Amino acid sequence: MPRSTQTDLAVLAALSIEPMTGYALRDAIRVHLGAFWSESFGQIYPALARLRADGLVAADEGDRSGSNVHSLTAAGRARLVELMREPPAATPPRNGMLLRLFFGSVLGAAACRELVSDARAQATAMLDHLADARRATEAEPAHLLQRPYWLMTISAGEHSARAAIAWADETLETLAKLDRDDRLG
Amino acid sequence: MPRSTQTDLAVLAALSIEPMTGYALRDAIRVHLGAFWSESFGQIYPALARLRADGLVAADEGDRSGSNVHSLTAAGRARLVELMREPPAATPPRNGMLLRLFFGSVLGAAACRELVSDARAQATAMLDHLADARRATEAEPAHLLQRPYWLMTISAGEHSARAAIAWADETLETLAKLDRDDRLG
DNA sequence: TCCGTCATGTAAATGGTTACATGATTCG
DNA sequence: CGAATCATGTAACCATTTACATGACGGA
Repeated sequence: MPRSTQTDLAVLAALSIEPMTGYALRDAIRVHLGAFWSESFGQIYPALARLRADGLVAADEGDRSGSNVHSLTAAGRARLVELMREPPAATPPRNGMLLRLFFGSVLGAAACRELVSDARAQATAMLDHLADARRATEAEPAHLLQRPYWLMTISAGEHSARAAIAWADETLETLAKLDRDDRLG
Repeated sequence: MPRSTQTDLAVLAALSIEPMTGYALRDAIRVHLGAFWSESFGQIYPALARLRADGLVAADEGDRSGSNVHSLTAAGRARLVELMREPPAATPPRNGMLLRLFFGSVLGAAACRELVSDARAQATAMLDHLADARRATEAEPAHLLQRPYWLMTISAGEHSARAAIAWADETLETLAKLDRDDRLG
């Protein structure tokens, strides 16, 4: 039985916006936090069971039989604040694209171009997705407490994606030159 | 006994530059790939044992008694190319700072400023580290096959860090305004 | 009726870190 | 000699994904 404070934080925080079933929780995390967070069912359901047992969330029957709509209890809200105050745990970096590019001489410039242009495509897709998210968030009422924070995280994604695109363009040029050199010998 | 092709790739790739002990391998990964990759002893030693058993690396006695200097075999080099060609596995995102900022209304603007300015400090530290790495890499002989690829990964880090700083500055201003609003009403 | 979606959960395998145990070598 | 570093490895734990099993409900 896993005991991840990281997952607890994400679950409690999401439930602080709105009571939800485990299924809806996963969907909400995927849609709204997908750019910087993820949770799987295998994490969410055991986490909900644990939080329920600890009295941090309460489960009400939903409209469908067997569905449990979870909401924060007072203790859950206190625990949420406590977890929020903890410094974010630094996850060890693992970027397979950069690892391969670092050892790019093994593959050659042509294969590396594909690697980088794939990364560029991912960044533009992310930018598109963020544009939608920004429109949707800006359509929310201005007095909504969460709105400015949501926009900040969207902006983080935009800065990051634009940087990735700029880097990819610069790098693709360098690789094009290397590729010509490869071919000429 | 874990069987991570990711770790295998990193280990084989590092050994393709230079034969090393497990200890030196971890150090080399930390120093040279630290901005986008990490491996712990608990991964490296079992991986080396496995690769040795599969005939992908060979172990020679080092100068110290009990130390094993590992080098790639021909089969190991073939395996390296094979792993390099595999598309990089996308690691699910987990950014604790952005998670907390998304739910920033729970903490309030003041606490969020600390979160963001910590992130800014990390980015400037990264930029400093990358400046050193760039100097060292540019000092390598220009004909060194790996040099341009190393510079590309350094540039990726620089773009990413500069974007993080620009975002942090923009966000700190927004948070300062929110903080004033919090205090006034 | 049958399919897609909503919904809950479990089991197994994987991936990974951390802490520990052990000992050689080097340098002050 | 004692401390720091080099070096190898294991064991325990934690986190996480994937695949699977199960079933209700709504609509074509």
